[in-house]
Amino acid sequence: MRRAPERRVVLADVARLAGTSEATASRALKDDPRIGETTRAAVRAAALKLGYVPNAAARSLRARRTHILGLLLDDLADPVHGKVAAGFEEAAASHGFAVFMMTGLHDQEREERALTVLAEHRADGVALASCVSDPTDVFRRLPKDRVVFVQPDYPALADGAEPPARGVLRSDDTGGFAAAVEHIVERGYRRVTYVGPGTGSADALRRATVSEVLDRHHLGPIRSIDCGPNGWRDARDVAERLAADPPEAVICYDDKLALSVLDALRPTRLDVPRDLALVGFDGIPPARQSRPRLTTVDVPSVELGRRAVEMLLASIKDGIPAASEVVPVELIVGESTPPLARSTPAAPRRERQRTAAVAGRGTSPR
Amino acid sequence: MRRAPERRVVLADVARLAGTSEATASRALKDDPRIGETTRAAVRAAALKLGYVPNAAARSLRARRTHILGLLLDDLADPVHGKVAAGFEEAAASHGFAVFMMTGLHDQEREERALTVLAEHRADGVALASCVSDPTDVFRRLPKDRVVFVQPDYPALADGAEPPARGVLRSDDTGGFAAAVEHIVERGYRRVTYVGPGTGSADALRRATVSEVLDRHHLGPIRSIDCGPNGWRDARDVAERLAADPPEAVICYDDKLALSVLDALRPTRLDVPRDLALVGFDGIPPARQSRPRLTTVDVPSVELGRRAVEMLLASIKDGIPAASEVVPVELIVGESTPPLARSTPAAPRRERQRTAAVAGRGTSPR
DNA sequence: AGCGTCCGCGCAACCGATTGCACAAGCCAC
DNA sequence: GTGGCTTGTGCAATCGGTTGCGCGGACGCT
Repeated sequence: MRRAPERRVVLADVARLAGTSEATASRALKDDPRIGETTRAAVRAAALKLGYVPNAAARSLRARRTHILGLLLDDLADPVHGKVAAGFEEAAASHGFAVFMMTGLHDQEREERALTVLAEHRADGVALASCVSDPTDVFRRLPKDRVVFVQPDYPALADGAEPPARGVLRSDDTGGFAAAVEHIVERGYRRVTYVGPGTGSADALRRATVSEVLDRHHLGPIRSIDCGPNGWRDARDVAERLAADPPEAVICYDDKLALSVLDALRPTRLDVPRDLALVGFDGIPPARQSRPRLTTVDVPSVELGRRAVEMLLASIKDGIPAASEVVPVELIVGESTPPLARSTPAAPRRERQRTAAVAGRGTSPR
Repeated sequence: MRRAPERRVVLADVARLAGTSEATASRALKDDPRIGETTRAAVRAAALKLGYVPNAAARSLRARRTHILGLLLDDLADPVHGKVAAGFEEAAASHGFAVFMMTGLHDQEREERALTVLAEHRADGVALASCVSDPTDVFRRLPKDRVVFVQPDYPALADGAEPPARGVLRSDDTGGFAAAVEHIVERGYRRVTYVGPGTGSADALRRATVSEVLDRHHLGPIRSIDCGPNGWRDARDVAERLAADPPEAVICYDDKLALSVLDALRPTRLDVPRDLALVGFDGIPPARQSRPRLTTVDVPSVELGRRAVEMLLASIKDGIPAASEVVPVELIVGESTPPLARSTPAAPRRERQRTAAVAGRGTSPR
């Protein structure tokens, strides 16, 4: 219970107690083979006794390596982003890296500040989960081959700007939506409506996939409803429009939207799955506890976070810019898409199928 | 497109271009009033032109201030923790602090590593959301008055060890559960069962509160079911036990558990709310979209995260260790606790009531 | 005894920014 | 013309480890 000045213990203190120079102490602590056993033990003991904790700032300054990774995402409270964050953190920690987690919240200015902070701290690598800035703008602040884009969703991509060709990590959305549509069609549904925000490259891609597969089955042209990008608060509007002219099945941009629509449909005469089949995307936990359980496409978000770390570490170590990867997704058949009475009498049991592996483009399952 | 060595721009470069010394450049960039307008403008221009980004490590080393906060939590994918994290990050960012987010996952060893990393990086402040370590152990690595405990849940608290007296931030669980029980009782339910993990101080407190309020209404002794601490996978067991001898109402440790129980009850003959009322705690999003909508107690988790930052910053600035705070919670009446037919014909409309404000102990609302 | 090796360790520079103190002008007053 | 003051800058030390290079001694060999 000493009331000493309580100065931080520094390496010099350890060295003094161990009777060596700072250099030797430093080497002893990091298991440099040049240090003898006796000396090493003495230094270790001294460090332990003094409760020495090395200063990361000093180390990083000299080593030009911070052992810090950054993750920029929209919202930590979002289930999908939370899973990515969890996987990212776990993988980073297991490699001895600390993680700066920043939220951009779709705000350009906030995002820029976050990128600046990451640059100032000289993060060894940065993963960007859906950022609103132009990629070119990002690379102006961060070294190009230390950045990975995770599930990028370019709001509008400024004229002339191109999405980065490398260092992109995404799930097989195309394969996933194709599988979902195939499933719907196979179960006998014909009149399908797609509901999405109406903006962003991810929405465009998903919509296009749905459209394409429907066309292939001569069920086009696609019918769709835009619910706007402002969260899914407008689900009530969507529900009304659906009630006004009900399709047989609805495919949503993601689970969050699907669950909101499901909720918004309650006051209407439409019941899922009695009058309407419903499909989501992402496989977030509430989708598996909803009533009815949602048919959805499981995106391995945690794994996505982990992979992002692996990609970053690999490119840090080798200096080689990360290649792009696409991770497979899995269709999870729930209770919201039962076989349509008038058609195929397929068994109502859970079915699973995987989309292609790490191929560049999503392959629609059969 | 120059293929130059691409050396990082340092302050010296800026100073050279601006024709000043490093000292002046440094001061000019941080708006030191001693620097003249002309010089300042020159330095600014040089920095901008060169794309200078100060090195946080160097700055921290000298300043002995890192502008880094740490947040240790169980699982980023958990809705409650995600909200705390979101609030924490947002508040930190608004004050110009970066956040190291670490997950402990209830693993002692992992948690220790996380604390060590935070200590090495000399985080200016650290918030611990439910950590498993002994507080004494934490304070051995981190300066005592730079730590805040958020919703602490001591697994078993080693003999002799005491929970920290200051720097504790928690929601008014007592008030919340009391309100929930009052609500249940008021609606006519008599036979109430509490379901919780069966371990941890938080569970003990909640159980005790339920018990106490029931006693007050002469409805004791409390009946309860332990579902174990291993997540809520054992909800099925709980459902079976409930089905075997159904109470009139069930109060759960939290929403996640309540939703699992709700889900697990589906195969049984028990329907919520027809045969059984159900109450959760936390107010996570899925609880408001479930079917039936869950009656729950809303914990302002985002606000909790924000407050944690405020507490830390205050104690960093003033050097005064943070006091403890209790934030109020709010009962949200959903559809899972309708008035019991045989009793009070209370209106089925949404009701809201707040518990006491920042008082030390939760006040049960009347 | 003389010489070449190898091992273990210390000196001092270095990473990049901040800051106490001193110094150089410029201005006014005595 | 010199002292006193204000204003604007620069020198150099400092934060706390890391690391290239060199040195001294022990050891083996001829």
